[in-house]
Amino acid sequence: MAPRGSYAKGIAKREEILNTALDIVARVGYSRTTVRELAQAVGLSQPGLLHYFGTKEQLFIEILRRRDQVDEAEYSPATRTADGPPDLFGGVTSLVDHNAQVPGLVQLYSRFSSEATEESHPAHEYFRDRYATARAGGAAAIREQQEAGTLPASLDADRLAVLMFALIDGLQSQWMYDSEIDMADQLAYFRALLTGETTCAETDLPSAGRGKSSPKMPGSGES
Amino acid sequence: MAPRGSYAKGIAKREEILNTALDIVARVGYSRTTVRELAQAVGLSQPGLLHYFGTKEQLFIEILRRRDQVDEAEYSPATRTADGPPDLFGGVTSLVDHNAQVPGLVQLYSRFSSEATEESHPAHEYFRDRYATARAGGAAAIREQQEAGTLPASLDADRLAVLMFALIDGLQSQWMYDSEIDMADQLAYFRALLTGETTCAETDLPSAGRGKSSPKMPGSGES
DNA sequence: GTCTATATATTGATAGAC
DNA sequence: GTCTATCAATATATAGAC
Repeated sequence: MAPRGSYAKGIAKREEILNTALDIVARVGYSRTTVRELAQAVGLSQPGLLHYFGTKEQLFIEILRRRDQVDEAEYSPATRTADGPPDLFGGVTSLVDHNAQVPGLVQLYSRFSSEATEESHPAHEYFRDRYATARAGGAAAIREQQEAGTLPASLDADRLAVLMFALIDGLQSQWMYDSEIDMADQLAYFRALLTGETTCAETDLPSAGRGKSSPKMPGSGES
Repeated sequence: MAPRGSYAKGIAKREEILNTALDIVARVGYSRTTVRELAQAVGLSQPGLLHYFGTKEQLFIEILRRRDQVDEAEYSPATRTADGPPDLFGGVTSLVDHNAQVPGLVQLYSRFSSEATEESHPAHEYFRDRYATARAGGAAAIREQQEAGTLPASLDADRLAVLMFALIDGLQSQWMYDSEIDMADQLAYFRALLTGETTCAETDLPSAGRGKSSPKMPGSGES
């Protein structure tokens, strides 16, 4: 169990590499992050680094896994040490707020996931599983909240989980092209829709209370 | 106005190239589509094709523009020749149904848009504008529907437009990893949430009517 | 485990003839 | 407008020494 000698050193070096890589990618993004650069940052040659991960793709999969690990500990309501019901929207909102601080990681995720779309891509399975796990965890959290009464029982947990993660991905895409997009605000609005805060009992009142333009909604003035 | 001689031929060739490219990409996706391949498909050499577009990026921007053009004519409720109010959800639903038939184009869009995230990328502006235009058009359609009474007046058109297009992008991401994801079904559910079909007046009924698992929701059985 | 050096492979871009 | 031929620019992957 307690790794000894050079084995422990290898583990430690791996850790160092992943942590450093996370920092670098968060800043400079995926496009400009080459294996060579990451190697340099931890005092290794390019083949020296690849020694630990085999290929570039494996390296980046590990970087993403590490990120998941860190984020999950911080933001996943579904996994936290249970005392009350989870808070899916709270967790997701802190997550997107955090992500807005690490644009490079958002880009890495976006680029890598779109590349790994191809079934032959080494990271394909990683993303497939990640989505499935996220949906399952999200749906479970929703059900718990429904039982606890913090979300309407009428909601379809499975469908809502799909919508939820679709929304996160999609908001990030728009945000990358326009940082004025307020992801947390949008999620809050989505949440409000779910709990029927403004929807009920006015379904066909034509044009009442219009002209209230929402804050932080850019890009409405184009052709 | 009426182009004559070799100029007309050039235009025609461009058309042919774009149409053929659309077909090919729809089938094989972006990753495996090289300029050389597209050239071959229209009986040109690689430099011969690039003669029309300059660079690979410009070529793909044009391919996407052409796609937009075709899709807009077919599916955009905001642009159709007005007789009644638009039907945003209807249009968007037919669009995602159509997209499910052309996986390669969905992949092209996804990959290219994640690459063009970088501000220096030649396609950056294209995507930025596209998002902005889509949001503006979506919001306008929503307002029209609100005035016509086909959507609740209480909805925030600007925010809803952001959510709408985020949802489309995000659903496609998930769909690319799991074709069991039913994008149209998810959109229908989202729409139902908006009109308060199942939400109102039961916000804190704890665990009533559970266990109704939704159809076509894969990936709920994982760790 | 780590390095140096090099192979390899794409594939987009360019020069210049026809 | 279109071709042939060639260049060039990356980076990743690998061989083999230490």
